[in-house]
Amino acid sequence: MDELTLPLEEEIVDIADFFKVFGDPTRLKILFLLEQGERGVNSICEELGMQQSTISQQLKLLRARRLVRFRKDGRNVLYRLNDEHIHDILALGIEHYQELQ
Amino acid sequence: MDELTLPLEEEIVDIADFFKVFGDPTRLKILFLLEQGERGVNSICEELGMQQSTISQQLKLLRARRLVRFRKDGRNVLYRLNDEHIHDILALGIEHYQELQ
DNA sequence: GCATTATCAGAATTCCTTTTCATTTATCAG
DNA sequence: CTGATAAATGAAAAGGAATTCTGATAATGC
Repeated sequence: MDELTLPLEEEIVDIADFFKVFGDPTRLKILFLLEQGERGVNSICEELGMQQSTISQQLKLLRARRLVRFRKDGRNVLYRLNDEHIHDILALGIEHYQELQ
Repeated sequence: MDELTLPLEEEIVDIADFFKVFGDPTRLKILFLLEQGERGVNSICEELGMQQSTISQQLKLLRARRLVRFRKDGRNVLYRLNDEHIHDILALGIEHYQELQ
């Protein structure tokens, strides 16, 4: 095992991009909302009091990074967390926050 | 248990700030370097080919968020990861990266 | 036709990173 | 004590990137 080799520059950038997704309050709010269960876009906008265009943009990013999945229900598009993996990371964040209090 | 309540605005911002630390390539490189063991500031600068002022600034941030610890050895200041917790998060990042390949 | 969502463009704002330069402190060697 | 090295810190500047909003358009389903 060669755990002593550093990740490559390209890998580093990708991993940084992954963590960056969790580094924005709006996206975190969406993720925490989705931890409660499936939600439509409209519902998210209302809950957070933000523009539909803004939320859709962030959802696109969350989709691209595979943090959320969606399914269509008539005119609505329902989003949810992609897997338990995402839940784990959010839990680590909360855990760290509580340790520092 | 009321897992259904969202974290407060202030908590959200703090948690986002925590993840944001991992969202920068330079800081990630430093953290991966320190996973290999203790390192002095000079050694980090040389390995990454960056200014001492730049590295010190990022180390200050990493210290403030409790991601690293340091001890003095003569004229040198040796840094290392704060705890296994940090290692776990880095591992999750790598894991997620590999899943997407 | 109406509602929902995605997307795009432009603009404003804000934030971040890095560099340079300078200063300060601490430590070591002689 | 003096000179040299290591590191922290601060200010200022440049450049880039990210977020949000507004407004417009497109696609789809009812």
